Amino acid sequence: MSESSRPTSRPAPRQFPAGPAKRADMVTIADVARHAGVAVSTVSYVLSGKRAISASTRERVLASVRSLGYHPNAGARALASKRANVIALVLPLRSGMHLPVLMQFATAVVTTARQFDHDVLLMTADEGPTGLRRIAASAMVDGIVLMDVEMHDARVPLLRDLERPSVLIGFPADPAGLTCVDLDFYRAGQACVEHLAGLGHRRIALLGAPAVVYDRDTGFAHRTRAGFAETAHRHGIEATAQPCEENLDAVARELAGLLDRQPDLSALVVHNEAAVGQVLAALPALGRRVPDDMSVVAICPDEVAERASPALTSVLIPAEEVGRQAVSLLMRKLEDEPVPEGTLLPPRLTVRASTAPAPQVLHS
Amino acid sequence: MSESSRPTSRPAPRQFPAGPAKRADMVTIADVARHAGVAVSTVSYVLSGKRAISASTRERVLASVRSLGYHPNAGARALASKRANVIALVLPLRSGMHLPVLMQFATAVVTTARQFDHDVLLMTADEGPTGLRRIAASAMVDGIVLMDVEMHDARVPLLRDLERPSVLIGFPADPAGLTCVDLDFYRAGQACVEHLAGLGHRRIALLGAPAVVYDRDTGFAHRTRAGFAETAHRHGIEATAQPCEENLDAVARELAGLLDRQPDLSALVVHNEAAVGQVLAALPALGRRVPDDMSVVAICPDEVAERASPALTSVLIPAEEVGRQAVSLLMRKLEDEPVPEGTLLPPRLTVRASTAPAPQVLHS
DNA sequence: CGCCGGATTCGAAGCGCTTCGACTGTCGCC
DNA sequence: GGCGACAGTCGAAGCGCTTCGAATCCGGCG
Repeated sequence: MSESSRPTSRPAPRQFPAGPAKRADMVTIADVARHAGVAVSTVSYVLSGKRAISASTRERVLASVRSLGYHPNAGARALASKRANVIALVLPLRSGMHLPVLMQFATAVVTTARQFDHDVLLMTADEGPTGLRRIAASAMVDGIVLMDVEMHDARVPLLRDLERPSVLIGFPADPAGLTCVDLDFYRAGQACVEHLAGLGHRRIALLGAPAVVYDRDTGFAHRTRAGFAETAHRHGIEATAQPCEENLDAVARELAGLLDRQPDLSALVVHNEAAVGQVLAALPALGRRVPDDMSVVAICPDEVAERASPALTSVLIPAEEVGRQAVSLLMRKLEDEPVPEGTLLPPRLTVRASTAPAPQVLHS
Repeated sequence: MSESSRPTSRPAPRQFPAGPAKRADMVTIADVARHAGVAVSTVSYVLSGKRAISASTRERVLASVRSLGYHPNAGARALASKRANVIALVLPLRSGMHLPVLMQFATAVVTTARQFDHDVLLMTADEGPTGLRRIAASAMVDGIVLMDVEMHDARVPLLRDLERPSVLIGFPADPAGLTCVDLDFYRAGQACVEHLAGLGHRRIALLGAPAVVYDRDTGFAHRTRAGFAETAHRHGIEATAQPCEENLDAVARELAGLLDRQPDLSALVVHNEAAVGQVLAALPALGRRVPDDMSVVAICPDEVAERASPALTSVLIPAEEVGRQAVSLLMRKLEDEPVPEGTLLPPRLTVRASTAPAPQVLHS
């Protein structure tokens, strides 16, 4: 009934080379060649453009391709050409990176890859180095994009001698011989501080990722903190940095403690998407209005910043841009073109409603 | 040293068809066969288990596989066996579905697929039916998991006669001949209302997805609303339902209007992850405390419910479970086993701190 | 008028793997 | 003691595509 009409009941034990009882819609290059009255190789050349074919033949072949609805068999193509036209995207499975950013990033990778006529194989980091070796050795993918690289990542040495090009999102401790892309988190931290310095703030604090992320030696967290601390120091600003959990109670407690120790704290840099909302929710209860009593700069995607209330001055995390860059770099490596080892995207700070000049303090 | 003993330094430009200068680490099944002193086919049978092989031979072959670090070439395997061992996952690119849920879902799909020895090809919906046809016809994937199916989805008819099995997340208007999985949103709406009815609420409202999602004829939104409305009616509860935008101002405006028209409204069902936080933020400003003056039930992932303040009574969106189910069903279809056409996962309502008995109203 | 070169196109050899039929011993049994 | 049965194993034929060298057809030139 609703069942499709494929040749049922065992495809007649194909005698010799006999009709391979192929599923109805399997059009092969041979079918196209026959239909167009040319050799198989001619069709191949028309499709790949690797040899000159006369305009008239080309048109005829393309017409046949269209009318038969031909799509090259990916496996055969990969086998013969040693190119799968697929790249792997390895996503972290752990917490710490924030899901929406990951997702944005993933879609950017897919979209960009498609523009280069490649597909994307999705992997999760939980397969570890084994998984990488598997897909690389099986020639399933031509290259690899790896997210959430840690400073001392077990996969990094493997990538170095794997026979497939790769691009990392994030910088390991020793990026030599690898291609890495990321937002320049050092400068992101710096930009936040400079904005606050410009507004006259003299004592600020950084609320970062949960402690576990720092413990894991995650590059971006450390680099932001370094940019924050060093820039503050250069400006002669008092600055403290601390990890930050993501539920409201913990955030409220942290903030209370902080304000208790440093009553003249007048600005916060929040580098934690999930905690941003909680920080904004907790401050009023502690008697600090944003931005009058307390300025807040976030490092987070624009939507988060815009949805918050008040809208947050922020450095955005350019997930899409990073994804595009990563794929472009990988494609160039696949073409054996040289690429820079490190690409740091400059941060862009957008001023919104959550920052204001430092309040006039009287004491001291 | 630790390096295996393969013929190093460029595999001797094999005379005739000239060495494609194959990348050094390409171990083939022939290498394994030679190393183990058996025929190629024997290796294949050891690996696939499709024919009996003596224990001694098997061990020898497996030892060779390990010592050479052999991984079958995916393209060759796919070509010969007509099975790619890859499934496609088609994610929506549009707004409306919420990113974290998508991501959770995607990782569940990948993880489950790996358990069945399959990989996952990631596609975005923006390629539309064309993309589906492409990957299906190119034999790149064996089956397809499709998210965010709309009631009248252009891809649905295509899927019906594509020669590849598929599983849909969500139900189109006419699911005949297809395999669909989803949370039972009708019953989810129902469960929320019943919980509130049990607490004595007599006038409730549903805040749903943004209007655009309803306009798009998205099944889950409509079904939740139906479950909500019909159950309320059965209980003799006054109920209104309306779409809900996701930024704070719009939410505040909506709520203000709602409370203005229905001052005795005592409970909200919020079926919109992104708006949940905004609703909670807006209510106090309107003079309603949660849960004393206003109960709130959400339909959202558990983390969102738990992170909110107060923690929200909620029906969770079981993204992982749905992902697992979808893949399991697809695998069964790949084995030509019969599967149910529709699988509706029962909702589970978790009571937290955001719901309380209805306040005693005096008027009327 | 025959030969050469450029522009096109064809044929065939694989790519690495699965699978089918056939071959080789071994053993049980009449 | 010979034969069928059967467990194991092997060889070879593709799977559909790319790519390389060779063949073909032309016009032009010496």
